[in-house]
Amino acid sequence: MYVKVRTVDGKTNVTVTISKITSVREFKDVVEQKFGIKREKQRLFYRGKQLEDEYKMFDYDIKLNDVIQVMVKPDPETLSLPSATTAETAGLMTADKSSGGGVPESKEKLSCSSKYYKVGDLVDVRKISSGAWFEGKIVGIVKRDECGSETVKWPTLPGRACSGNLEAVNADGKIPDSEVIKNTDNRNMIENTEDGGILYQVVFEENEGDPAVEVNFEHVRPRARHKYNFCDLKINDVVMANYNFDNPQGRGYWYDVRITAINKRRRDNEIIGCLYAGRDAVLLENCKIIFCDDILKIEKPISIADRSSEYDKLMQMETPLRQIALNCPGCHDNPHIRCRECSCYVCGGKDDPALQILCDECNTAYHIRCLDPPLEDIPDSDEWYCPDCKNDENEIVKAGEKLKESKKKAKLQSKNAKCTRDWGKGMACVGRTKECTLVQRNHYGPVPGVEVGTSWLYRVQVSESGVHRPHVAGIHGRESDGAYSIVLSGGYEDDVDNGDEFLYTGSGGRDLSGNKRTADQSSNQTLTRLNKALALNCNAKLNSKGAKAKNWKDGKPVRVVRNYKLKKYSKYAPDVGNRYDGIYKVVEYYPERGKSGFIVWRYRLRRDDDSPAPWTAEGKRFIKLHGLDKTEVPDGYLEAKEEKLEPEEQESKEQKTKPKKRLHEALKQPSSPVKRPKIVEFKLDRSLKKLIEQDVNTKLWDSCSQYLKDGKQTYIAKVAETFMCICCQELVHKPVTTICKHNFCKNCLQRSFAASVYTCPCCRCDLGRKCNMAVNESLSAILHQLFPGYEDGRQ
DNA sequence: CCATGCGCTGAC
DNA sequence: GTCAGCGCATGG
Repeated sequence: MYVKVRTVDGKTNVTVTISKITSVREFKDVVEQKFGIKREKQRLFYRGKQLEDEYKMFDYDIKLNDVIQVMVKPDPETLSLPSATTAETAGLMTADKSSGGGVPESKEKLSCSSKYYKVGDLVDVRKISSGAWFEGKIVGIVKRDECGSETVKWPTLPGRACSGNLEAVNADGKIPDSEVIKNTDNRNMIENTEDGGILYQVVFEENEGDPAVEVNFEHVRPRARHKYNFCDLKINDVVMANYNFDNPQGRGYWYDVRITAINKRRRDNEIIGCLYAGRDAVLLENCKIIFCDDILKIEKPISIADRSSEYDKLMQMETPLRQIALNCPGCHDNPHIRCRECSCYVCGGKDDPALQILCDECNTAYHIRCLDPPLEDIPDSDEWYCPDCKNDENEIVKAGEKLKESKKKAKLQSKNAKCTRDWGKGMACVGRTKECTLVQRNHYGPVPGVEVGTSWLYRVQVSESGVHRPHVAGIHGRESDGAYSIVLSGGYEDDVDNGDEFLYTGSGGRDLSGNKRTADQSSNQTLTRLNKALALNCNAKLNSKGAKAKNWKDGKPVRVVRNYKLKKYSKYAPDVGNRYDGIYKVVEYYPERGKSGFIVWRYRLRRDDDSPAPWTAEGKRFIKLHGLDKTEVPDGYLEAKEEKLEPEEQESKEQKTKPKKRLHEALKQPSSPVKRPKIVEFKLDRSLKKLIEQDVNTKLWDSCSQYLKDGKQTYIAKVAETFMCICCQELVHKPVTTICKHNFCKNCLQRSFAASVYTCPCCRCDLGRKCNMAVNESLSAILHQLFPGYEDGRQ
């Protein structure tokens, strides 16, 4: 097993190979070796828990590719030395607690007073790392050390800056219009030197518990408290606005912006401006500010001598934290995308933030209404744990407490001291790291976006892709329903593979005692469980003696995966890993005496897929064209291999594990330098194009069509996301498009209408008692074409 | 909860 | 090369 180890600042990120039964103590040695951080100075964290020496990785439920954070304990010796220069300190403000950037409990630094600020003043503070302003509070004012007196200069934007001060504010909290224009002092007019010998110790409100940082006068100013009306803004004004240069469509941080253009529109006003951003204060021009209702006035400090008592009060009056980028990797903070990572974990909805509750353990958000059972109100108590964290009260580790044993983990064999083998190491026993949610577990037909010919190194990845979910079993199905997928991997001697048609053997009839997964046939197979499931796919009435399909193509579709181990018996098997070969159908099934002498159930499956079979010339072209010729490996797998092969080991390994080495090489070669699958623009066929043009969801389709150029897989994923019913989280089934242009499953929408309230579950707009519940047939038809197997198995 | 299972790999 | 035997996902 391998995991990622990351410093708290995110700058260093290393993959290391360990075992689930590696102890934290041992792990610290690895960290010491890789990061050069002495073990005594390490603090390791996983999901908010501090890792304690005497426990093992699995005690904390650390899984493949999980991230462990390393924090460096501040060095008691360096603390008493003169502190870092302001430049360094300011630069480290981002969250890098690792370098002891905090303010020491200084005995040597002299407290002093400032001409402009008092302890307790609420201010905005500029982080040099980003150039953006964050809410802070002054907790101390000290004299700068003689030696470390280098300060960080930040360029000033020309223009009408700092257009007023707090005293110019009327009783209603607004600033008189005339003041805005007249008061055009530039910040530069305040002599920085006046407070030049002083450092302000500030704490950031967003992470209150963190140690204070020291900044100089230039990077502090009174807290912004006033919003501009859009109509009052003028070109050349310097204001505070929210911008995200990584993702200009999303929310970002608060910068000083000089307005260079104002575009008034009926809706979606827009401001164009320039700003300095990033550690090196790069001038960014033509920045489109989209949050135009959220433009704040820059406040100018006024000297304490000139402060009124009201001003004093105002300076210490709390303000709600300004909205900033959350930098959610899931949705990139796009407010229109439902996201279970940064929003409600159940429905992904971003609505009603006030009714979302955060788990004190894992920090995941939940709508109180989405909980099972739902909560009426946000609970009064300080602590609340989500269902995942609450599961086992014993596992909640309070401050100062140690990890407790859980029943499940005590049962593990690896826990057993007598256990001679380390099961936590390789890929034999790893769990899934992701789950396919695009389709349900009982989905028939292809998984949208997974092309025929796609291959994966390990079965666990096939499971993650949704193509074949069981880890080990060859048949995935339900006794009462049918089989969804099968894997051919030469595990049963009676299989006969002819490519387009093959004979598959049912499961069972084996003695698996001794915790085995496979064994020789030792009894007759029965038409139960998975064998019954696969029989149900055949277009014929279930018959305990076997049956032939009336129209074999009308049987339920089975996804077929071939494994490299089949190579022993079949020329249609892939060279490595597991390959998805498309849809097959059950032509007939019957019991027969197998090679072992015991009765086995045999199933004849025949290919029924439009994509060319991977072993044909056309199929090979198809695979190349779609960039499927590279076997997918688990996330972080190659990095882990790379990391594992230490230079001196490499040589000896080369001879010892030749086949593996070759496999590793084979997998790596095409990827260096990073070879991405070729992306082929996805072309909609004419009829589909026409249907889409006719559909009322014009805007939604427009937003999807931008992804056509990124290939079929991306486009399909975008469509799936766009037309997901927010109620059931699946592709809309019998879609109804509301007047507000939201789409729901007809059933879900019906169900959402509670007690004569007919509102859109998405935007809450009134749909009226006579809401048109007609199924949007064109949308339904499009989805049928785009998603083969769409609605199969749904009533 | 329990039973099942066409994987995987270190130890021999 | 062979093989014992693990955790995990799934369904019942």
